[in-house]
Amino acid sequence: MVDITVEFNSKVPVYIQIYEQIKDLAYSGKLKPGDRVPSSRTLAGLLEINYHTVNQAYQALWKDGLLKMERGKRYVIAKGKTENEVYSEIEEEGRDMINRALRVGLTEDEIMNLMKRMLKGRNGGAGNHA
Amino acid sequence: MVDITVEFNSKVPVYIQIYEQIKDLAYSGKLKPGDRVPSSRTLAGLLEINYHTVNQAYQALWKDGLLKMERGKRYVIAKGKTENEVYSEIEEEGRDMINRALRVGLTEDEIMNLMKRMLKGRNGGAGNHA
DNA sequence: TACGTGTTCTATATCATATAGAACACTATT
DNA sequence: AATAGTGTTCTATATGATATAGAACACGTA
Repeated sequence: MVDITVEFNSKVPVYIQIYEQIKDLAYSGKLKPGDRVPSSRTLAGLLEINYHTVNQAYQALWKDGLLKMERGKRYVIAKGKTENEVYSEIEEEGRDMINRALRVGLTEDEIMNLMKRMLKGRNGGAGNHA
Repeated sequence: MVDITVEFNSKVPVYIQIYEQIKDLAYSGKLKPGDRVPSSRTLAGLLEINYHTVNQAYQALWKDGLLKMERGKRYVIAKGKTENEVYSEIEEEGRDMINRALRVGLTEDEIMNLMKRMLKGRNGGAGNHA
């Protein structure tokens, strides 16, 4: 159905994990405008969490304009965001890292090399999957 | 004395902000092994926070081996970490960003360009300063 | 001695997170 | 028409992290 994973050990709240992954699914085009997301009770069952938690993620996405709905119907992907919006979000996430690296004394070249190195070897994690 | 700033609006807990900044001061060499950090009551007064909060940061740093102390004396910088250790910490911070960028569909080249762009225009923030 | 340390203790308050169950109005399906 | 599945709202509880607060203690230093 959808490709969502939650990591209970993570410091990131479960509802934020769902929130971000659905956002990414929409950004990447794996979920297109008009696609229905799983009902809160369904997804909650698959992930073995409470449906209120799923709803918390959905309402945050609705607040962002990424999900829309009509009474009694399911949540639906509202729109894909523009490239620029995606970039600015990624930027926001990366800025802390860059600031810290500079604060520690790394040069711009060292940071770029670090990025290259990071882009090579990557790994994944385990968790509840739906 | 030391260059520490706390941002109350931030989602990052105050004691974590202090923790990270002292770590960075040690990594960058602005604080060298043997240097004394401000007493918890002193720094708390400057930042206008509770001294227990400062102590929380210091104890976390002590747990990491970055601060050492002898009974009745002040906390002292224990050691500068190796380059590799610094890198691995920065890596850990940056990995989330990269994973997300890839999940959204950005290519490696696009990510590298984004990094270059981020390294050009940067800004700072306001907050209590000591 | 007096002061400043870090430490420990108890206490309180707030907020975020997460779960839980019930009831409701609405839609879609049968 | 009846049933099942929606999201929504309500109250409730539990836990953990965060932050503040004040007191007392042992120790080192001036």
